[in-house]
Amino acid sequence: MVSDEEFKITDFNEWFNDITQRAELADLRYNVKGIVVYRPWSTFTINKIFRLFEDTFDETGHEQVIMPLLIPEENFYKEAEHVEGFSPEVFWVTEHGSEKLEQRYALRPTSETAFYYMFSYWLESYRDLPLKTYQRANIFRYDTKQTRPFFRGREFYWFETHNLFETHDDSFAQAIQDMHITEDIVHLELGIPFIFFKRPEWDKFAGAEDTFAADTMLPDGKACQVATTHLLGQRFTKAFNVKYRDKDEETKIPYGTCYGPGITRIYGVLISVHGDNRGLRLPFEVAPVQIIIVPLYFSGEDNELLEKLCVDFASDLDKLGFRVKIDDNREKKPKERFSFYEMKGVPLRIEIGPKDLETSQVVLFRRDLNTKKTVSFTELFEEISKIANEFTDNLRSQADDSFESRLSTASTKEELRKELGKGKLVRIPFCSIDTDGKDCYAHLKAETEGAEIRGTRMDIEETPDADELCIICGNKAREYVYVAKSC
RNA sequence: GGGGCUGUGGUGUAGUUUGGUUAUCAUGAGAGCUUUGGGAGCUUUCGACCCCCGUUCAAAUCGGGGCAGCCUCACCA
Repeated sequence: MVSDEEFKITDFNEWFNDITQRAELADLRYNVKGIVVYRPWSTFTINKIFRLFEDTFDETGHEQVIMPLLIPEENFYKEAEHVEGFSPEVFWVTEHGSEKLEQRYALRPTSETAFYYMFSYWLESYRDLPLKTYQRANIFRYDTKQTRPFFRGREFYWFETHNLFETHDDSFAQAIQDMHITEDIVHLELGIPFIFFKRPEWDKFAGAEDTFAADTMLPDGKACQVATTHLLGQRFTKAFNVKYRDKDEETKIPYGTCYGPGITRIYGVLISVHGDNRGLRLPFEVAPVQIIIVPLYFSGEDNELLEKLCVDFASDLDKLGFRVKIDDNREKKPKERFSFYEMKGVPLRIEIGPKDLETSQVVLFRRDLNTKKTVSFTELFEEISKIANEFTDNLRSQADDSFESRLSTASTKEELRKELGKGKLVRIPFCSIDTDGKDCYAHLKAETEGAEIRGTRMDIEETPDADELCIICGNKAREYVYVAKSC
């Protein structure tokens, strides 16, 4: 039998499609292409992720708002690059009843054109700055034929923050804060490793001056973008006539940023990065059920005592703040119940049978290490608290190791192709991520079966030596860029 | 947007080539009994040919169109 890691590399698609159905995460039977129903097991965790972001945004001084889903056509057309970038994938509302609307409405593919329209009313004085807002939203994009639950839907969920600042430097500081927010939640809380890249000129958000994006690696060796933060400069503020009176009584135009962590996609990455051959492994804090108690019945034994013990344990654990459930289904053999909760990603399992009553102990199974341990009644809660504390750390460090092992370097095209073939995120010396590097990018893409230049690292400074050359054109390499296929 | 494959109970499937009886098997769900330390057994009940149009005495089966899923190329913050 192949190892878990091998299984997911060779058959990641199959693994993902299968777990989506078996664990009842998303229901694909809804009859609109690219749009799925999120079932309770995934919805619970997705909501937890929503709350992690909401709590953090509240701490960082963002105010939550709820913007309309519909965006009038005239708003949408105000920023030229934005229109060009998004037009092909916009859903339009064109009718009411059997009548045609006088003006079409877009189902938001992103909400700059809703926020900035309102910002022009809301912003009056320098005293209003910085203006930091966010919303939790569903987004509609008719962007591809190849849809996939969680990763690429025609409707998906995200947060978008929209912020205004007096200076460009202030706006850049916000982008840096966005990167820290991403680190705190996506990496530390959810155990998903990533690198923030500055995207090349040709791969920026439509309407942005700079785009910084967090990429993680999926088990099949594809890079997957989980969050982006953009410097919008004054493009949208100018297009929407957003201005304020400064201290010096001059009318000035603020600088905008926006940040968009894709929540449904983060969930997809979460299950993909941590999952193994048995199924899901969910971080302790976001698991719908954290502890499952499985009583093992015996005929002729005193099952009443056993049941009472399970209920007592559950009640005590509940008081300690754990999400705990008892599976007292007598129709199912233990093996079936065990593997079911392992497949669902429940972090901890307590097995109690008649023998344990005599010895005052239980068997405790932990999903981060897939190991069992016998624990006495008296030490049980202490042991559970200990595992609860280190559970997500273990998932994270396993994911970090896997991510590290995917980083690679290449100094020739041949090496690059070889490393990409192994599913790596490959660093190469490259001439430029400005417009003048675009031809090299086109060549690189053509010669690597569609690999993408993800950009230059934001987390560390790294510059090629003076004599290093772009592996495509042979001119001086000004940057180290990272290359991978895209999910 | 292009190419390929597919669509049968809730799920997975047989049957489709060569049109013809009451549509196969497993799983699931409901009722009952027995079981339970890593995917139990028996009895019984429920439940399906993706949609529309066409060909035909007759369509799950053949033809056209639509919708949906999977794979792939292109596109894509």
